[in-house]
Amino acid sequence: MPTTLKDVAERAGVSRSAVSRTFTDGASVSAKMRQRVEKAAKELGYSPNALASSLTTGRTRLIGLVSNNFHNPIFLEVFDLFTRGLQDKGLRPLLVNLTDETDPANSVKMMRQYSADGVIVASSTLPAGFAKAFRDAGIPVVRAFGRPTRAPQAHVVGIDNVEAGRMAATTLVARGYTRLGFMGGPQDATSTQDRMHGFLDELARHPHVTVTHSFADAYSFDAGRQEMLRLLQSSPAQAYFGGDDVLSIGALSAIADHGLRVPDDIGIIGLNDMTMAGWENINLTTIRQPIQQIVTSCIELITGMLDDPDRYPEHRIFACKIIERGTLRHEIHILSSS
Amino acid sequence: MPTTLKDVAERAGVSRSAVSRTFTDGASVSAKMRQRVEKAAKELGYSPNALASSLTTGRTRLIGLVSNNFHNPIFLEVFDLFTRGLQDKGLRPLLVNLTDETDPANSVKMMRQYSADGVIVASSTLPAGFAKAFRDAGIPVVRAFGRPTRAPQAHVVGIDNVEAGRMAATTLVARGYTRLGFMGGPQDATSTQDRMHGFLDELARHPHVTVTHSFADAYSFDAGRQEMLRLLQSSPAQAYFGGDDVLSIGALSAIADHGLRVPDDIGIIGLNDMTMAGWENINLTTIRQPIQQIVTSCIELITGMLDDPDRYPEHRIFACKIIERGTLRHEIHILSSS
DNA sequence: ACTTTCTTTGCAACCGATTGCAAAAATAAT
DNA sequence: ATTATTTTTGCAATCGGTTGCAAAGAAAGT
Repeated sequence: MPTTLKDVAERAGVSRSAVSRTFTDGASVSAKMRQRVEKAAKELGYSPNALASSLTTGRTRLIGLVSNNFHNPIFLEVFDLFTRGLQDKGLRPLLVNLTDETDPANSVKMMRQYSADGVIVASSTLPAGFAKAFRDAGIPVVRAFGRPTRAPQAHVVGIDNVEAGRMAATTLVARGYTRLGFMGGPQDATSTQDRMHGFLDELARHPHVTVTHSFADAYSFDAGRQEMLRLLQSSPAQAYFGGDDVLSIGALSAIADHGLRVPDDIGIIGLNDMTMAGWENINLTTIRQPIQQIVTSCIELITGMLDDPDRYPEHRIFACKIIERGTLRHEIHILSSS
Repeated sequence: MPTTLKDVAERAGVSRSAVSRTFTDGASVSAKMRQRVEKAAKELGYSPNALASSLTTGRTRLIGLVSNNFHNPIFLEVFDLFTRGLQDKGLRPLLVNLTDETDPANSVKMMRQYSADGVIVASSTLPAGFAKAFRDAGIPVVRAFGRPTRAPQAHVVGIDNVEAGRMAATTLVARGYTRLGFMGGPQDATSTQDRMHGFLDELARHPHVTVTHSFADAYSFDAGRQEMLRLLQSSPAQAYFGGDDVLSIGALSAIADHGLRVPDDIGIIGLNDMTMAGWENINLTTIRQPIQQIVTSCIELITGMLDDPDRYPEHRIFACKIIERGTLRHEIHILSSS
């Protein structure tokens, strides 16, 4: 059983308050007092019980990190950055796996039980209702990788997926492709909807370009592979914008199996720039989300809310960047129509 | 501010103990009492503060999940399984990223501060000192993916890496390869040491087989790729046992770049069977660790320790299995020496 | 109906800390 | 040296619960 405040107080021959004060900065303690206490504390190997103190201070320094994306490799990176970032600020991530959870109420209850100071909802597929539920429960929340709502109800950090779709479109057009395809993730994922919207919208400005679209069942290798195999049955497009990297890599494998060459026969551009996209035997041209900045922003916002819970909700949207690799041709074809 | 026990007690017109009792199972409460309390609780949206109760019960249901493997994709799977498994038992994982941490004392202090009921050290590269530090601090601990110590000091769950090395050896020998290589991970990782040991030891029983070995700098794609590029400079072996999958996939890319074909020109077998190994455009033959069983066992052991902290430390070692894919030839060559 | 036994309930102390307040000690001002 | 001011310290209440104990109530036994 660990040593408590009282033990230290007794050994140092001082009051319990004195001990408490030496361990809370900004409190009034004389130099000698501090010395005595610190000596006793060291001898006993004392370190204050954060949970007990949370009772009176109302702060646990616990942050719920909730996600349902435990299969997309990009999220390992996300978790890495979040845990490090939070730790650096003296916060502890309480990891919550929402894979089989549909009711926000349960999560709220859980966060309440553990009096989490705040919650970070890191998911591109969870409905906005989750973040909202936390907010309504009075728990500071920031949503990472989500779609901004029209009237900001909670902090949202991420990229503009519509813009990313546009970016994919202009990139493909600039490479001279004229028959394009959008191969999305699940049709009900807002990320897929937005990316498609931006993609199609931009292409509408290029009348000489034709475009088709379809959806894979999930953001997964297999789904991407299946969908691409299907597409390859009948005349496929010259190039595809894949819903995300893992999907695109699945598509790549389908293309290879079909005996076609990338980028000569067919081009593909993904989104995320997850580690594997950079592997030389994958070498996927893709659109990079600035994960590090997104995570940093989230942490900034959540700590901001700890200080001022009534802070106005904010959207922080970052630009993406094309990562040039080997799945898109470089040459610019001269178009007959221009 | 959330409603408390007292609020409920007042609204129900009963004592605080009564409320407490209706929410602790095994406590003596009459049916009508329970009803009244539950009604009031529902009306107020009350749920007990787990942290406050931990003060008296000495149980937080918080489990430290500490790891430093935030770059090996297999660990996303590991985190997924751990979080789900723990949640199912009503435990909450407190994720600790030890990437930049070298001193176990800090982690121990942290776990103490949050009074974690137990700790799971999930890492193949962290020194045994970490687990030991927790144990010495009186915190129940189980080590996943670690090397068993001679006298069990703490629960260890994982595979027998020596045996896995043997398995790789016998597999390669059975395929008729006679010039083999071991391409390990970091030389100081116990997993690499053990795998090599088993591999070489087994091969010693096959005098017609020659073997070389070398090490990559890390369990990473790039390290594997670099090392294989180096090996390809001078006469490479016919087949390699790669330190793990990610390393092996890096090696695969080097081999492809070098214009050699797998498995015709060179064979490779990995270890882990991470998701990407099964991707059709990777298709790595590998040795599978039963991750699910390992995780389940860890959780079983840690919950066991919660009930009986003095339970004898135990090693649970699981067998591995060859996952046949496309990076090893199938034909059995007739050996000149037999 | 009365005692005995068992179950329910409330009181009050406690878990490990923090903090407002007032007394005590140290410093500064006169 | 005395008083006024500031700083340091301890007391005691509190945070949101749990739990041993004894009193009250219900059920069972005779």
